[in-house]
Amino acid sequence: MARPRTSGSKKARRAEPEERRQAILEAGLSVFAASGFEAAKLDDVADKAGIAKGTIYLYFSDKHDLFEQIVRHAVTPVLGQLQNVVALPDLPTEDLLARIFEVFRTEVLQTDRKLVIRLVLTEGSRFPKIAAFYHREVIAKGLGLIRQVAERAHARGELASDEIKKFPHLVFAPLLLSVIWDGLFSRIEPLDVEGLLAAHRKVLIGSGSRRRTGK
Amino acid sequence: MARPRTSGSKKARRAEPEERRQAILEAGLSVFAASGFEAAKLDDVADKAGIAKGTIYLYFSDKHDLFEQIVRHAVTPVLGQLQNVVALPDLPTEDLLARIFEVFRTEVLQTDRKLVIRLVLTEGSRFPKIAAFYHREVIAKGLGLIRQVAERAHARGELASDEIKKFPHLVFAPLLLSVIWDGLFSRIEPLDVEGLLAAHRKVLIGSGSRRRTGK
Amino acid sequence: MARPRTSGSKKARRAEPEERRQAILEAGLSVFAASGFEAAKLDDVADKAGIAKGTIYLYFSDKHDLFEQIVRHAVTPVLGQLQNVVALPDLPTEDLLARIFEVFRTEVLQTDRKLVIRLVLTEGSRFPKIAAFYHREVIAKGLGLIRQVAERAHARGELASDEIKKFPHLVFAPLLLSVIWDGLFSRIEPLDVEGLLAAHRKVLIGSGSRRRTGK
Amino acid sequence: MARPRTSGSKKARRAEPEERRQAILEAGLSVFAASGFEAAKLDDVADKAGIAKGTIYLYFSDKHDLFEQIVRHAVTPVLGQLQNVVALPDLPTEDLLARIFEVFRTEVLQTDRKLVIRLVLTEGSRFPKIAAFYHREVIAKGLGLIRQVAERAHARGELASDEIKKFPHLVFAPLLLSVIWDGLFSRIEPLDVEGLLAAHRKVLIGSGSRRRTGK
DNA sequence: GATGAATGAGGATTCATTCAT
DNA sequence: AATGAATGAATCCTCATTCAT
Repeated sequence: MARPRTSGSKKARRAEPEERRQAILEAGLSVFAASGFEAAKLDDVADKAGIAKGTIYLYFSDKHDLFEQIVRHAVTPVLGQLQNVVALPDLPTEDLLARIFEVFRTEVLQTDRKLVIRLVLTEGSRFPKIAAFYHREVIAKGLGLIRQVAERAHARGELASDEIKKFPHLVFAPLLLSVIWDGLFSRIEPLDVEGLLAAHRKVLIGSGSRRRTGK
Repeated sequence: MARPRTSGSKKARRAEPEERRQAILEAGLSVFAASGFEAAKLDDVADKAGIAKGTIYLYFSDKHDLFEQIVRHAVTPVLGQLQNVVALPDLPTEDLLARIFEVFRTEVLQTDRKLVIRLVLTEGSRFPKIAAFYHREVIAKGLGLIRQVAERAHARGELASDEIKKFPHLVFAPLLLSVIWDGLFSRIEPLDVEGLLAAHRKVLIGSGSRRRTGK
Repeated sequence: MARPRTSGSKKARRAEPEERRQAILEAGLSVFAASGFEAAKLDDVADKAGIAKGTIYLYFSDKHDLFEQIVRHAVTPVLGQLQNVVALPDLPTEDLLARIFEVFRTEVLQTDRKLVIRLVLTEGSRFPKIAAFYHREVIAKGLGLIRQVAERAHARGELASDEIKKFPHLVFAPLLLSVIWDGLFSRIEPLDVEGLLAAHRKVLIGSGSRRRTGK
Repeated sequence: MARPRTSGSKKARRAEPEERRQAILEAGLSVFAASGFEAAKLDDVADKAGIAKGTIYLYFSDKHDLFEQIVRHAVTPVLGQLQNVVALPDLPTEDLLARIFEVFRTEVLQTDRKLVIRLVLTEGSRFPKIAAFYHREVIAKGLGLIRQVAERAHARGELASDEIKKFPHLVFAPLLLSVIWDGLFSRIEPLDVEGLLAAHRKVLIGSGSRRRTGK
C-alpha cells in the first residue's frame, strides 16, 4: 500500500518523528500484549523502543492514548488484502476460503497482528472506544466480506448451508479460536491450524461441493 | 444448616469458614472479571464479600492465589452435566448437539460461568498454571466429549465430515465466539446466540443426517 | 493482654486517629510554609510526622486537601481570644489596642500561626477556596472586630480619625507588615515589633485620647 | 531606529539580543507571578516570549537565575520618581504624602510592578539573595525616603507623631496591604484603595496639620 | 479468627535542562 | 545564535500486604 512520504527526506541523522512513533507503537504492542494494559510498564515500552521514558509523551498523551493508537495503527492493511482476494471473480468457493484462511494464517497468526486481536479480546471490554472502533473497522467489515462470499457461494450451490449468510461468524469462529489457542495452550498442546482450517473448509463446503469427498 | 461444627454457640451469627471462602471467591470472580487481574482491587473484593480486607489473607495466600482458586472453583460442575447428556445412548446427533449447546447457553452464557471463561481468556497467558489447569480440566475434557459425540455420529453417518473427530475444536469455536462477543460487542451489535448455534448445528450436520432433515 | 478493645479512654498503644491527624497537619504546616505548596514534598511531611507516606492518604484525599485542611485547622482560636478582649466594657481604647496587639504578637507572631498567615499570603491566590475561606473566617471577622473597637472609641473621642471605622484595615496593616517582615527581612534587619506597634497605637490614638473632645 | 548597533545587516528582522532578554524577563514575570516559582513552567515563559525553550538558556543560566533577574530588572525606576517628589522642597506634608501614595497607586498597583512585589513576598523567603537585594535596593531606600519626609514634617509640626521617624514602616504598611489585598481578596471584596490611602493620610497627619483639616 | 490502619514499593507523569541540528 | 526533541530525575498517589489490637 502506498503512502505519500512526507518530510523532505535526504539523510536523516536524527530518527524521523514517524519512525519513532512506529518504534513506540511496536514496542508498545509487544509490551501491552505480554502484560496486559494495567501491568504494562511504560518504562519497558521505552526500553524496548530504545528511547527515554519521557519521549513517549512527546508522541502520545498518556498510556491510554498509546494503547488506543496501537490498536488503531495495526488494523487496516489485512482487510484490504482480503478484499482483493474476494474480488477475484471466478474462484471456486473452496479455493476462495482456502486463500482467505491462508492470508489469515500467514498475515495474522504468524505476525504481530495476532497480538492486536488478542489485545482487543483481553482489554476491549475496558476500552469501549476501542471495542467500538474494532467492531466498526474490522469485525463489521470482515463479516461483511464473508457474507459476500457466502452469498455468491450459495447462489452457486457451493455451500453446505445458507445459514452462513445470516451468521458469517461461523466462518470466522475457528480463526478466532486459533488466535486464542495460540496464546493460551499452544505450549501445552500445539494446534495444527492448517489442519483445523482445512477441516473447517470441508465442513463449510459440506456436500455443497459437487464432488464427494468420501473416505 | 449443614455443619454445626465450629461456632455452635448462640446463634449462628458468625459465618462458617467455608461460607466465607465462597463469598470471597464469588466476589473475587466478579471483581476480577470486571477489571482484570491487575486492575482488580482487593479492597473491592472485600467490600463485595462483606468482609475486611485482611480477612482475604486468612483464606488465600495472596492475590495470585485468590485468582487461581477462583478459576479452579468455578470449573467442574458443567462438564458433569454435559457428560450426562452425552451418555444418553440413542439420541440423534442433531438433538444431542442441540442439548449440548443449550446447556452451554443457559448454564454458561447466562451465568457467571462465562466470566470464568473470559477470565481464562484474558489472563490465562500470564498464569501458565491456570492455563494448564484449565486446559486439562475443561478444554481437554470438553474436546474429548465432543470427539466422543463426533465418533458416534460419524459411525451413524450423522455428521457432515469426519474431520470433526480430528478437530472437535470446530464444534466448540462458535461457543467461544459467543462468549467473547457477549463481552465485547453485544452492546454495539447484539448477537442472536440461539440462531447462531442453530445455524452451526445445521452446518455441522450438513447432508449427514438425511433421516432428519425435516425439522 | 490485648483485651482492652476499641479505644476506650485507656492507654492507647496505637496513636489515636485524631492525634495522627494533628501530627500530619502540624508537619504539613511546617513543610508547606518552608517550601511553598508546589515544592513541598509529602515525603517530608510524612517523615516529619513520623509516619509512612501512604498514611497521609488515610486522612487526606490529596495534597490539595491537606493544604486546605491545614489552613482551616489553624484558624479560629485566636479570634475568640480577641473577641473576649474587645468585649471588656470599659477599657480605654489605647489599652484595648495594646492588649489586641499584644495578643497578636504573642499568639500569632511568636507561634506557628504566623506560618498560616504567610501560607495564605503566598499561596492564596492559587487557592481561591482558601482565600475565600480565610477572608470569611478571619479577615472579615477581624476587620469587624476592629471596626467595633473603632466605633466605640470614636464615640468616646478616643481616636484620631473616624476614618478608621471605614478602613479598619489601617489598624491591621502594620500587623500584616510584621508577619511579612519577620519572614523576609528579619535576618537582615530585625524589626522591633513591640516598638512598631506602640508607635502605631500612638498614631492611631493621635490627639484623640488627650483632649477627649468630640469633633 | 534608536540603535543601529548590532545586526545592522538587512532588515532588522531578528530581534536584538537585549530585546529578547526583555521579552523573556517580562514573560517570566507574568508567568512566575501567576503560578509561583515552582509551578511556573519555562515552556510557558518561552511561549509567552515568543521564543524556543532552549533560548532561555542562552540568556539565563537556569530557572533560579531567571527569577532573580526578573526581580532585579523591575526594581529601580519608581524609587527615582519618588525621590523627585520628595525633593520638592515646599510641599506641605499632606500633599507630599498624597503625591507619594498616588505614584504608588498608579505606578505600582496599576502596573505589573505590583507583581514583582508579590513575587518577592511569596518567594522571597526561599531566595535569600533576592530578599537581601530587595531589602537593600527597595525597602531600605523606600523607608529612608519616608523617614526623610517624616523628619521634615515633624520639624514643621505637620505630623501626628514623631514615632513615624523611627518607624517609617507605618507609612508603608497600608500600601503593602493594598498589594496583598489586590492579589487575594479583591474579587471577594474589592478594596477602595484611594479611600484607604486618603484615610491613612488623615490618620498620619492627625491634628498635626491644623491648617488644613478643613473637612 | 477478624479487623482495618499502616506500610512502602512501584509506576505514570511532569518539566528543567541538554544538545544535535 | 536559535531551536525544540529528547532526556531522566523527581514526586504524587495507589494498593497488595502486614500486623497490632
